[in-house]
Amino acid sequence: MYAIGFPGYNQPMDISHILDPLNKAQRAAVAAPSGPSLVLAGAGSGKTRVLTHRIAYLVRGHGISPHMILGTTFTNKAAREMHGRIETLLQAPFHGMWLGTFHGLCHRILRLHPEAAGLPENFEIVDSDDQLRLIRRVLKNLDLDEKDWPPRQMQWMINQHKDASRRSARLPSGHGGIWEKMLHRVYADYEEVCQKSGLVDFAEILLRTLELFQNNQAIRETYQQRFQHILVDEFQDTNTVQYQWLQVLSARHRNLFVVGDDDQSIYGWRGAKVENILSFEKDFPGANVLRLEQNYRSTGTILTAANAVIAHNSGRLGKNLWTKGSEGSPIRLYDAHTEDDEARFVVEQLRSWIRQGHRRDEAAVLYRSNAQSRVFEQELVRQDIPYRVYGGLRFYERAEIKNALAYLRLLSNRDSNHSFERVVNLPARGIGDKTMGIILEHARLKQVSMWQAGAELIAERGISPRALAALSGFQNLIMQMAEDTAGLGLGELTGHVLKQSGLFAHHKNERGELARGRVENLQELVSAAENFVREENETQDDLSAFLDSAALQAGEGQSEEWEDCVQLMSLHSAKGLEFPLVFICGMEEGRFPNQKSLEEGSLEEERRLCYVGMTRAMQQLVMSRARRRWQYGQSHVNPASRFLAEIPGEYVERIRSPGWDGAESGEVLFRGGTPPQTAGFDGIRLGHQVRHRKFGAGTVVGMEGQGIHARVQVHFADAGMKWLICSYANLEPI
DNA sequence: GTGGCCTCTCTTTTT
DNA sequence: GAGAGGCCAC
Repeated sequence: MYAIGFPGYNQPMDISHILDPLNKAQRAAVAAPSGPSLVLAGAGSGKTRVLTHRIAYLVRGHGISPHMILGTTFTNKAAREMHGRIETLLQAPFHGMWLGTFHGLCHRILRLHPEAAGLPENFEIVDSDDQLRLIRRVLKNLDLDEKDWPPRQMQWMINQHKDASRRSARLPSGHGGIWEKMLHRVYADYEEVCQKSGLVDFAEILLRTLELFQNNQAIRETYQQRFQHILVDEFQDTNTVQYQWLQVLSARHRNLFVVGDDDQSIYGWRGAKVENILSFEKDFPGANVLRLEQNYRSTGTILTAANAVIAHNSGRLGKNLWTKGSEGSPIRLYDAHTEDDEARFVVEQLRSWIRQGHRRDEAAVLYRSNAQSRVFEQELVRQDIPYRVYGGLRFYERAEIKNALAYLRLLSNRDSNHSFERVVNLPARGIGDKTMGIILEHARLKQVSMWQAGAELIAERGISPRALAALSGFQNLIMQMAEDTAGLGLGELTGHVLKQSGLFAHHKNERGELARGRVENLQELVSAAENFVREENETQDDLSAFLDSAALQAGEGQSEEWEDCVQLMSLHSAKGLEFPLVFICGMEEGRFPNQKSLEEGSLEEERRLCYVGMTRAMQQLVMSRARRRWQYGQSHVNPASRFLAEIPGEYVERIRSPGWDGAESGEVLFRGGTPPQTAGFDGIRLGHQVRHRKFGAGTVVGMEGQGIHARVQVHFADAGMKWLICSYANLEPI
């Protein structure tokens, strides 16, 4: 039994249930003395466990008030889970600790001190979609062609600067060509637009808070004083601003406890710096450095294979994961012809796994890019196996949801220009580019919001009668809505706004499969509003709090309850999760490692991603590659991923696909616009003369397969011998 | 002002 | 192949 005496009013408490279940290394971390600590925690070594137990230990063992603890996690979901685990451990409700994402916590601080941070009280969070829109506007105002100045690159550039805490005003000027000068101009103009309209993007939330701390001694000291203990999860994925923020915040008590794994750093492309781990010891001299190397998740085989792959990276801090567990079965490697073949194999394996009595949600299919989910979905539907796809279109990023939120935002803040722009003509009410141009110009000249500009234009009859009627109709609608919904609860309010705005009717009248989903999403938004629970100590009204929360958790928001489904997700989203059975698909050069990553020199990050994927598996790991795969409407033949070759052969059981493979490396097959039908195949016989859009006339000399994958071999007079997907769009009998 | 066609692009993703 | 944005005709 461990009992710790400490000064003060609290009684020493029995904390054996907090320390006893831990191994030696974990216990050393949890009970680490005060001061800076760096815990290097390998995959499956009980990282989250250490964090939750450390918090419980501080509270129970040292009588630290939860109010004095701050913890950061990578996602909102992780924060919720951690909170739940702490409550279980303490066997009591747990309140007062600041636990959330960097963005969530910084946002909270900005809401408490908007003025000191140089923001209007009703500042608004813009997501990356809105940010892109704003950048487009800036480019247009600067008369820059989007072809020469791709908005996405501009966005990337701006966020890159902000993540590294570089303001446009502080960028080095002088040297650098016209291109660089213009980049700085775009950044500066963008900053100005945001500042003027009270808009704050994600990177800004962090940078603003850091600057608030740097520039305001009183506020800085309040928080430095308050947070006696700061704990950080996924430290390898913090960016420069986040690390600086942590350094400032922990300066007084120096109790910064960070947990991370340099081998699992997979967010370098969005500003994360693994180097933060390396510099921790330098920045915090005398830091307590601990290693967790015992893995409790995977079989010996999986672990050895993953270790072998990651060993190909240089510049690691180095650690060696080991397990007391069994060797387990070898890693299965399937060599598929095509992505359909790959999907069939995976789903077949899933079926037999389920037949053995396993739960479906114990299995996950992982891939490098979300687009790859399609084939698996098709096959799962065909075989009638329930599944769930993570990622892709996020709930709060869907257009219909953002439209609804824009109406809600206008109720709470008429002067929200970007909400005004978004829905002033949705559903269509006759306010087009022309009228919008007049409103924008008026707003610019008079330095007022677009709503205000509209009102003034109506009053002075500054627009055509038709536009005037439409615009005042819109303004009356919003004011009427505000009146009708006064005093209603969030859920009712949302439902009312959806009806009265005409959004419900608008989407109901749309035809097609997609439209039905939109109506469902809107209904889901109503229930999300109904179930919305605000955080403690919020200063805002319900509606504003709801809108902020929507912006800050674009990811989830949909009902969490999914019964027993096979899990499909990207390798990135799999971080932090574990499954008894894991498939990693699309193990091909160009796909994984991804071509763009290779060009950008981030092969090592791809390898870490592979390591993350492999270490998700507890009992069985299956990897697959397809020799031929459709990419952007063309069929490509790709060599196997180099990562497969990095796994020692003795841990691998190769499974070869039966059947035909006529492709040669590098060969490209063309397919036309319409999906190929058997009809096209039926129409063509051996010896037929055919014409191809690109290759001209030729003779059919071979045939293979049927249905979608029917192929013919054609000898073209000009282009020589080709294997082609048989589609009448490309290939016609002559 | 609206709707339909054409062209272009196409990682990863949470906030 | 698929979606998004731009351009042009009603």
